[in-house]
Amino acid sequence: MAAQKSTQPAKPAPDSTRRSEKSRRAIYDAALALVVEVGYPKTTVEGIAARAGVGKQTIYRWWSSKADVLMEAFLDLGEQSMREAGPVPYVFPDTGDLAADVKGVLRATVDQLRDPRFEVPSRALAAEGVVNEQLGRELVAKLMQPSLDLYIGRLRAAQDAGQVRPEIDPRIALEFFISPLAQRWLQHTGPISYEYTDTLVDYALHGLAPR
Amino acid sequence: MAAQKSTQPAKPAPDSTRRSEKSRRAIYDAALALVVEVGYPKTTVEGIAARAGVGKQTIYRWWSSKADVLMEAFLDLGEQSMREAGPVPYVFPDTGDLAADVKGVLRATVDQLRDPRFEVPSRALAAEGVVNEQLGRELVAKLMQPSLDLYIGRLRAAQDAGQVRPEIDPRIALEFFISPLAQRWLQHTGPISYEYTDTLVDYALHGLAPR
Amino acid sequence: MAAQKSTQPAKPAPDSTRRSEKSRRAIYDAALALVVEVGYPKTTVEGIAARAGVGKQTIYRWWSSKADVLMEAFLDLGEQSMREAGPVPYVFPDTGDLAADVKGVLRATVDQLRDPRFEVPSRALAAEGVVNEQLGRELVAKLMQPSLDLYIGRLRAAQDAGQVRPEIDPRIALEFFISPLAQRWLQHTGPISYEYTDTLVDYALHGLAPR
Amino acid sequence: MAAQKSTQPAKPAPDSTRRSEKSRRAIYDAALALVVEVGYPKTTVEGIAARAGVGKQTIYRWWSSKADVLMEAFLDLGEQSMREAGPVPYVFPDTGDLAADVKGVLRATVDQLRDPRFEVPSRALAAEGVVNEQLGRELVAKLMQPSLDLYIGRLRAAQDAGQVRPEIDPRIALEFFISPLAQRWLQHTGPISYEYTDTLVDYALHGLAPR
DNA sequence: AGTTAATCGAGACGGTACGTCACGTCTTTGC
DNA sequence: GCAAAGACGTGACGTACCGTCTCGATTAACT
Repeated sequence: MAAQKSTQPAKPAPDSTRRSEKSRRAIYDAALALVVEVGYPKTTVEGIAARAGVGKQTIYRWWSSKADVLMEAFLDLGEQSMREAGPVPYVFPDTGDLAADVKGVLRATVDQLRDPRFEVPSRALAAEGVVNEQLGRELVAKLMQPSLDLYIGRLRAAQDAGQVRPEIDPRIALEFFISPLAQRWLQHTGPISYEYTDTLVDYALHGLAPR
Repeated sequence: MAAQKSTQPAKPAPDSTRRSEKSRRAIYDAALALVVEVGYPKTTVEGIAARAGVGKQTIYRWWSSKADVLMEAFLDLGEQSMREAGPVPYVFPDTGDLAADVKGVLRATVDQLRDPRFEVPSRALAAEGVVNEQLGRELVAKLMQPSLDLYIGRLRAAQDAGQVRPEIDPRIALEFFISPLAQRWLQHTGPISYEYTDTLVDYALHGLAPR
Repeated sequence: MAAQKSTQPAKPAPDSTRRSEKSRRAIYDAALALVVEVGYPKTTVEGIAARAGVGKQTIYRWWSSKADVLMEAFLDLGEQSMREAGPVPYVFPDTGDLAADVKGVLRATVDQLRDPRFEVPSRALAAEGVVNEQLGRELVAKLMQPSLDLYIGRLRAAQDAGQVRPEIDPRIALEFFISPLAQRWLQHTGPISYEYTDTLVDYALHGLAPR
Repeated sequence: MAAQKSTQPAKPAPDSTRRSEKSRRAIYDAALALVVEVGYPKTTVEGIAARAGVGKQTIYRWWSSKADVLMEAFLDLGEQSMREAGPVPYVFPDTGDLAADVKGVLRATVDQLRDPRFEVPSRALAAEGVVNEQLGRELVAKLMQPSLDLYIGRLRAAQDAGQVRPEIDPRIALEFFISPLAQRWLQHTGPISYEYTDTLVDYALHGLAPR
């Protein structure tokens, strides 16, 4: 086999086994708190470091930018609340009634979009992702894709049950539920309510159902 | 009615009649060019001023922020290209075939989303609008609403022609065409193509049409 | 006449006519005070800026380093105290008695070397000059040379009066008065006192006088 | 009297019997090399450790500062070259001709002051000693005093031989030879040459000799 | 020879200061 | 009399070293 000499002679790459778990936690907490309190643009690396009681270099050693820190912090927050939520958290309900199931999930999403603990950081990350494609793709892959896959699974089940036309591509169909809500939220193009998401589901399923 | 002198004792309020048209143009051009060339975050007020051959104060006198400058510049760009486009710019095609009409408009939108002259500044503004609600609302009102109204008009006409169920709310229905595309573009959640927008229209209209 | 286009395309070179005199004074004062209070190594550009109520950039705009600031500050201090001292401050006494004249001047020098207002900054500058040849030469030229010239003048007068052998080079002879004192002071090689400098003069003049 | 174990409860005081000789050598070499290559201010403890292939703590365990390391390294360099020089290193020539003897020694000093292997580190140490009195005194005691004592010895011999007036204090007289040269070198106040030191000796001895 | 304890290379850590960049305000100068 | 030019106080950037603090892995002295 060929030699596997390292390929980046520039920076020595820190030794992650020696990493301070305490500092990481403190940095996550500080970053999330600051974003919520003062907003993303006024959140600075210096501020995070100071609040976390940590040297700036400790941040730059492990992350490349403010956005990077915040993304990991947010991901960690998600994992944390999931761990708290119990052992079988993430499945899409399947009662047989597609409309009701989707409406339920969307209502939960609406709740989350309104919780400032989630709203402010997600908004900040989403904004960053709009402009920074690499970070945007990471966000999608790590934060959104898991949920989207659940939608796809549920829609496939509905197709098997004959409730959705078989020629429909579930990866596109799910956008009818998610994208309008996402856009209203992201761009403030309209109010967000249970009534609205329910309507969305009704209109959309009408088009997906067999005639 | 009497004169309506505004009453701001704080700042002398610049006299807009004396404003230099040449400077304004130069600032617009510089702002757009810089955003396209180096990206929004690296575009600075100082850079715009230098490139426009203008004092910084001349920018701060008339605009409140980098985002503000860029928004006006972008609006101006829109008006300009519309003026160039000739005397009949702002109507939604109505050939009687709703699907074809919408597909055509969406294909034009796809083209625009891919033109870097438009893409980079719009992305920058959209990102800013995600985080800055006030600017976001302004963006929607000034840049998006006119187009949305055209969709609404066309959908109403389709309802009158019996091609769309009368109980459908056109302001929600239009989101089935626009939001999935918008989200794919904004969040890089998927590829954008004529085929994609065509499929969107087909799926959506299936749900809107009377049974 | 030939064109006189600027030759440094790199940095725009600040406009010294717009320079803030108040800031300069504040910076000089802060630099000298800090050096005396906390010593040269613990004096930082940041500290000077903070104490002077000035932005760091204002320092870096006009000086290239901490040592540079301190040198100008010290020079300014010298000019200032000279201006205060009256209109004809800087002449070497010439009573006809060379030994007495030189002893008097050296005693004044001893006094100055012990005044902390002068001692700490001069020591710092001297140290810097030992290692940084360019700054060292500047120091010698601006701070020491004027005094040395006065010695040379007095020695020449003594030669004319037949008190010093004519073949003696005054530029070397003066080092017998100055260098031992300088070295004792700089390198802490011995105590400094009037008695010491008097002895120096006696020994040295013995060698300079005609037989 | 009883044992005189020092009482420092704070630090366990490293056990010098276990000290790694190899590391010490490597640190000396690295320190001297770096000072010559990049100059004293750009020489860092981190750099010395890296170049010596040694942990930073190994430096801080045995030395208190960069200057401290450099001083020991330089002292060691001196001892080393003396050991190489053979068994009769440390005597002042005494041919009976005081002028010739002193001129010879000063010429050797001039040579040394120009050898970069010595010049750069000595300059750095001298500069440090100017500002840091404690280190300055150490330097004088360890590096200069031995040589000075030799001068004193030679001058005493000259007094015994009637070549120097008996009331002259040799500790002051020697400064006429050494200080002017030292100052020229330290402060770049003038060129250094054999001719110069020869002149110095001539002028000075003229003053020291009996009439 | 095996045990034990200190030193060793390594480098992450909380900090401080660096020198640079851009901010938004304020002042001077020239057209 | 406005606007270009740009100096100013401010504050964050990302980097370099500081001196301290763990980590195994030697390594040398003492059972």
